[in-house]
Amino acid sequence: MTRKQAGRLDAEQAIAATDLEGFIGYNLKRAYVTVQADFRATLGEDGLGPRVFSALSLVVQFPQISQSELARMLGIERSGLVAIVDDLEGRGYLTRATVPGDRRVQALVPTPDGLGAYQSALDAVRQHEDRLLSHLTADEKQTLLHLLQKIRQSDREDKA
Amino acid sequence: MTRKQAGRLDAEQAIAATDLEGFIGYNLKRAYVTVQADFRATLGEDGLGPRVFSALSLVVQFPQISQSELARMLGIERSGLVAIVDDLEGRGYLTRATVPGDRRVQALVPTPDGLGAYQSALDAVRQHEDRLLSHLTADEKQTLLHLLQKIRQSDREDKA
DNA sequence: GCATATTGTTAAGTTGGTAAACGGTTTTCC
DNA sequence: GGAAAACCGTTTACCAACTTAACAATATGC
Repeated sequence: MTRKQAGRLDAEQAIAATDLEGFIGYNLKRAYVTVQADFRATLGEDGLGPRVFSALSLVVQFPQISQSELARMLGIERSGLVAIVDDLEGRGYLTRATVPGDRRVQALVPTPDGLGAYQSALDAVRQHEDRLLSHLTADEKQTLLHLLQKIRQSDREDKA
Repeated sequence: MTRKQAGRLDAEQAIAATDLEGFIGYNLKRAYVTVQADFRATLGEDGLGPRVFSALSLVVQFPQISQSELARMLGIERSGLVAIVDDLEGRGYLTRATVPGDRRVQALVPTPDGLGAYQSALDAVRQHEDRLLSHLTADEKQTLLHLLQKIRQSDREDKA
């Protein structure tokens, strides 16, 4: 075991000198996997998953939002959003309400339960990030946020 | 169209003030989606995908690495690596070589073709990141890399 | 030598999506 | 006013990228 573990540690240290470690993309993915796993662990088995939480967040902050609009904000297809909204509706956190002027759209309206669940989840998610990222200073977190948003901007320019 | 687009832009700007935008996790995911899409677009239809590229990178830099070791370095399960190695073997970029001392392991050895393909892919990936991230200064990229690696560290500590 | 661990692999399931098509509805544009 | 186009939510079929559990073959610890 000692011999094997020595080899293991050598390899892990060598990672630092690897081509791979120099790429933003690779590090983004690895970091995301780490954060996502901790998110799920913190919110628990039956808690909201990251995408459902994100959707609920936007529904709470933009009540009466349409599904198309929500999908666009989340950067996914309309068809992909259906299951997410079904989930939230199934939990009783929102309703699909008909809109007076336009019978195509269904406005997503958070229920009182949904509002309460969102506040709890919001607290839990903040706690998860605070704990997981306790190694980073407030400045570092702010910088990271800013840089990540800058990357997303590259995307919007391409599409424009 | 103008009215609709005005609504669209309002909503997009409003995102900046959203709970969601304050979370590292959400921004990590969105940024990763952006980068990954550009990676694939740059390397083309039949080019290497990000995970296959990553695997090849480690095989080139650690020739004779075992599949278990490679899986551990990539942070995935052994079973999940099989398809990736199959892909690389199918392209003729590596061979599964038997190892003298231990008949369980199969050392992954890059072929000359694999070495060449890796160098080309490496150039392409560098070009992709340089182009996509041209808004970021060298300093910003370095900072981002450092912060992302710091997040991955949180993970290793948990497991230790 | 026997129990235990490890390696690569398969099989089946899960997650988180996309693309294409649909019926129902609205808007556009002449 | 009416046809063509666009838009909304949805279903269906698909895909990628995993995971878990089991397996046979092999190696190791005591």
